[in-house]
Amino acid sequence: MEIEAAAAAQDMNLIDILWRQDIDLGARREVFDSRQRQKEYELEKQKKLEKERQEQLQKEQEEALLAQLELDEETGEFIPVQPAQCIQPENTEPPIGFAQASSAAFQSLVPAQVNSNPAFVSSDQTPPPESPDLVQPTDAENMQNIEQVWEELLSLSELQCLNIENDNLAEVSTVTSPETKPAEMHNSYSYCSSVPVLRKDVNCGPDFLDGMEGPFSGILPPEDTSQLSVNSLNDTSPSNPDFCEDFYTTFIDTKVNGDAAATNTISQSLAEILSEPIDLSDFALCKAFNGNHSGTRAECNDSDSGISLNASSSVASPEHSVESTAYADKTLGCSDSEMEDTDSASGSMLQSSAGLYSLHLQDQVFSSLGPSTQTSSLPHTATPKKEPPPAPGQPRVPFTKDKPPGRLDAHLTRDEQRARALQIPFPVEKIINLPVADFSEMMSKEQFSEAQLTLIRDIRRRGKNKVAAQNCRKRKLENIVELEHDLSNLKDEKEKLLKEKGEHDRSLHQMKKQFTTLYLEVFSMLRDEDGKPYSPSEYSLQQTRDGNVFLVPKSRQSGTKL
DNA sequence: CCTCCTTGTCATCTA
DNA sequence: TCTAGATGACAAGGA
Repeated sequence: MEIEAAAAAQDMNLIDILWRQDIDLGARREVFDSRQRQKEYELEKQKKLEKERQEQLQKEQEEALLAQLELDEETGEFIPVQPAQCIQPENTEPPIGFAQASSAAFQSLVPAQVNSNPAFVSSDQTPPPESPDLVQPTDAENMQNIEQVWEELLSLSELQCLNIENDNLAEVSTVTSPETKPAEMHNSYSYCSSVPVLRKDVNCGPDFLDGMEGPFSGILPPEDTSQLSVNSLNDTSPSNPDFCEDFYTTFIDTKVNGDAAATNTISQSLAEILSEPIDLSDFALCKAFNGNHSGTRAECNDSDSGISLNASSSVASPEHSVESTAYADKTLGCSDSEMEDTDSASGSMLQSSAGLYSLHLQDQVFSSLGPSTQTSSLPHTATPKKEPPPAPGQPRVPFTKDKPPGRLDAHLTRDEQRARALQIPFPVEKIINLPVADFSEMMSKEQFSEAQLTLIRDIRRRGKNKVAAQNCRKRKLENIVELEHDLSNLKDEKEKLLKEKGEHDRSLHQMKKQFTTLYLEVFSMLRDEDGKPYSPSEYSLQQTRDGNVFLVPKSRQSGTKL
């Protein structure tokens, strides 16, 4: 069993590595996972069962959530009636909800069943190879079943989003105090969607729980969590029945977009959690702590590049998932060029040991803690760790890497999101449209970090260039239209002239005809001394410039002056 | 899946 | 030398 587990772990590592190498190309994980391929057949058989299960789950979710939600008339979103409750919008899609439920439920169940670290939870990974001591001995057969179910879940195409959504889950799981504003839950609502259902104290189908608990207990070995050193969670969870609520509320309302309020809530929650013994290196793995963005140029929250950047987790899958989330979200705080830096950084991270990686993340954690714990005033200066502006010779990474704005801040442009992320106190519109003098005056009123200055300059440059490009294109189109109009006019004129020429030609032909007739008529009336008519072959009539007409012999015609 | 169009962005040149 | 504008080129996303 141990050997099997070790081999499986090695396989999983190789799979992870291969998969991450090609994830940019759109390759799915199962492409590299022979185990999953081998079980396709079994998964097919279980799909039906699983779909039914999902439907049931969704129904339960909706019932439970609708009971706990109230519609915010202002935002049109559902917010929890109580801070501790999770929210779910009506439009939550069942597969995603289920997928997220997997994580959330897993975490929620952890306190009740096993000691486990939520930070390491991820459903986008196949369960880590369990060592015998990690698996409950009596459930060996059940575990196999569970694993099948788990892999089936992962194989479902709709659940592929788990890779991302759970990253977001980890991101959203940023610790947040319950009293944070409930309206801003754009990112987090879906993750909490299924939580109430999955909680044991809520009306949750035992069938579903049976199906879910197993995988989780399998993924999160009950005895193993003591090594995970998130003591605060472990200590709190079993003894405190409200832990789940508190924990889930942390999912709510966490905007990791550099929003000041979010930062504050994060810091508050951090303070709460940090009040207990905790290993930050473990916490750092949680996406919640990629708050280094707050100090750096935060803007790439809409980037999709992070997904593929994720360092190859040489470790267990859940950890990897958290790492992935951390780096997927790392883009939040960096500019485009910094995204590239992030790419390279993560690339180097691939080669770094886990310890170094952990340290690095710790740095991120502390840098993220800095602004929120030290000062909450706006605009806060960037942390010293902020990345320098891109080198002049270094080609800038086009912003086209960015995804369109997500649900959150969907109405904001990318630059607006970046400005918000870096807490630029001026509206983007002003930054762009203000005259130079006013702009300089405005800038002189505030103290900006290098990153903020760079961002503001970029925003102004991009904004102006955007307008210039629009004008340029407009002019180009107008020129084209004008040229086409000119072309049309010229064609018309040409047609008119050709018509005129034809008329003139016809007129000329007519005149020639008349002239010939007249000539012959005059010539035939001429008589010589003998009264005989002149031969047209020997004589011709010629007219001089003064109008006089002479009869000229053709032999002398060449010398005659007309 | 491919093509076309629109738009944002960057690099570069010019005034 | 710096800045703003103009424009070609490229890429992403949508129809």
